[in-house]
Amino acid sequence: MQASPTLSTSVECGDCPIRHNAVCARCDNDELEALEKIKYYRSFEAGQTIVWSGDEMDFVASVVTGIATLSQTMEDGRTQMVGLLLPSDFVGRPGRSIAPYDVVAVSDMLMCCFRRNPFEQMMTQTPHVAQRLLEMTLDELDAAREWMLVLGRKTAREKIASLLMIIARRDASLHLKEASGAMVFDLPLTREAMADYLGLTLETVSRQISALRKDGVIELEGKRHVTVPNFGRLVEEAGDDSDGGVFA
Amino acid sequence: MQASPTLSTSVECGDCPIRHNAVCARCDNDELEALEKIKYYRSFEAGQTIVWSGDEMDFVASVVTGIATLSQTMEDGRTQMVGLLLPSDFVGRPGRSIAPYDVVAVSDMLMCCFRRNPFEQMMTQTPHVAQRLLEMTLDELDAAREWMLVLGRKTAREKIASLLMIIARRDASLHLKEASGAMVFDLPLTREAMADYLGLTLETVSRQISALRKDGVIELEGKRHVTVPNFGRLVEEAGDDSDGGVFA
DNA sequence: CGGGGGGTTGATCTCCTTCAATCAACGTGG
DNA sequence: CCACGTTGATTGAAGGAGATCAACCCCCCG
Repeated sequence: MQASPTLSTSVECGDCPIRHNAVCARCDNDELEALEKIKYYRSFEAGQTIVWSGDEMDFVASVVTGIATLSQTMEDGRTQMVGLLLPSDFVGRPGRSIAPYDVVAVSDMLMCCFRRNPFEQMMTQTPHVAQRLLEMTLDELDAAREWMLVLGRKTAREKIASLLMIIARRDASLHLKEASGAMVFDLPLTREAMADYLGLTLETVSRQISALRKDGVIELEGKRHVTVPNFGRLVEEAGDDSDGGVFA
Repeated sequence: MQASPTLSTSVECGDCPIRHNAVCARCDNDELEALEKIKYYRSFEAGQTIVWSGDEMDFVASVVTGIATLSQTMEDGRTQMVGLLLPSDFVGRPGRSIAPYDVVAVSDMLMCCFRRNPFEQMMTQTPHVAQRLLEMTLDELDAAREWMLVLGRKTAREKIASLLMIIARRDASLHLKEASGAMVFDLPLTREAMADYLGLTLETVSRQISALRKDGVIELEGKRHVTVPNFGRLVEEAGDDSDGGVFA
């Protein structure tokens, strides 16, 4: 039961959908050829755990298609999501083989993997890989710090609005649209996953989504399909009106 | 009124207290010489804001001595600290000149600064700087994600214990001692700064510290001097007993 | 002596959690 | 094809952890 029949092991890097965003984005043709030699594809089904926290991880990888979550769990079961992995995002850390987080596939996924040793050698030899990885890591750090404000200081309603905002922005950039005016997208996460991301209970998530709907900030079709009639309004609700929503 | 009379502008990198931990840690002598040429020192007084969020920042820097905080503030005044800068930590991001956070000196500080352009050139030429920066950034990312669990899922009491644990560990490693058994250290932060770090109010911080004292988890001498009679107990209180505190 | 910054403690309130019932959609096997 | 279990979601009622508002203390410094 394969998650994806497109798993064919011989995708050309040149045709890769994440060619210009992933860790290989800056590579020239020679470097790409070297990467071609050590890469291999793996697919995962929705719901499958890709890596368990504490496990040995003998590869690093880029997300080609699909979505995964990065999360930490305490002994008593409390869970906090610490990252959302989307196409082009990188998994694993050069120089460390023990995974610090659980990585779980939210949807069916295709990943472009590199065995640890060859990849670490490439890191020292081809500066473009290391440069791009630094850039991506700095972006991740900014995102994590942004999220610390959400977790530490925002109300439940603001948290939900913040999450919707991020998903909407991300979806817009994926479809090369502007993040403003009216927007439509699907929620990739269950209420429980949202709760784990936001540091809330799933009941509170459900209640606040209902409240935002009643207040006309969003419209729902089914449980997952969201319409935001006025993106500026959503930004205000998130407490992020530093830009005043001028262009929204 | 200088914060530090040791501001003398001609400290040799070879004698620098952070020589083997900062962004220059991996540099060989030639590289160090190049850095010597573009570095300059600046000192800041306790309480002074080093950089305002949104401001142009024409330099990057390493903390040589002292402590600073990295924080975000919402329009209504809610503040979340997103990082604590200790000696050897790096400030600023290559490739971005607008500061995303406020940087505030908690104690008197000495910083080793590099103008943006020369430093960015070095980054492309000397792989050891870029390599070390990647390593440090990955560590920061781990710390930020660790903190997301604290902010999102821990109780006030666990949050305080987590903070004390981190400060104790950090102090131990600074004095090359083991983080176990009985430990003594000073709190570098006010109750308010702790609250901003933990996503709490200063009143809750005060109450929980009192509670931990009453329960014998910590002892206080004055407001800032802390004794932890049993580090393992503190780790349990933080909810982090994954290691069971075996050696504590 | 007055004042202010940092800290503690008390009383009250409120937002979110907890526990629980209910529902819709879906698949599965008799 | 319908009864049944399951999974994800919504909603209600009750309780509690932490916020808010406020008084007061300690200590240093001008």
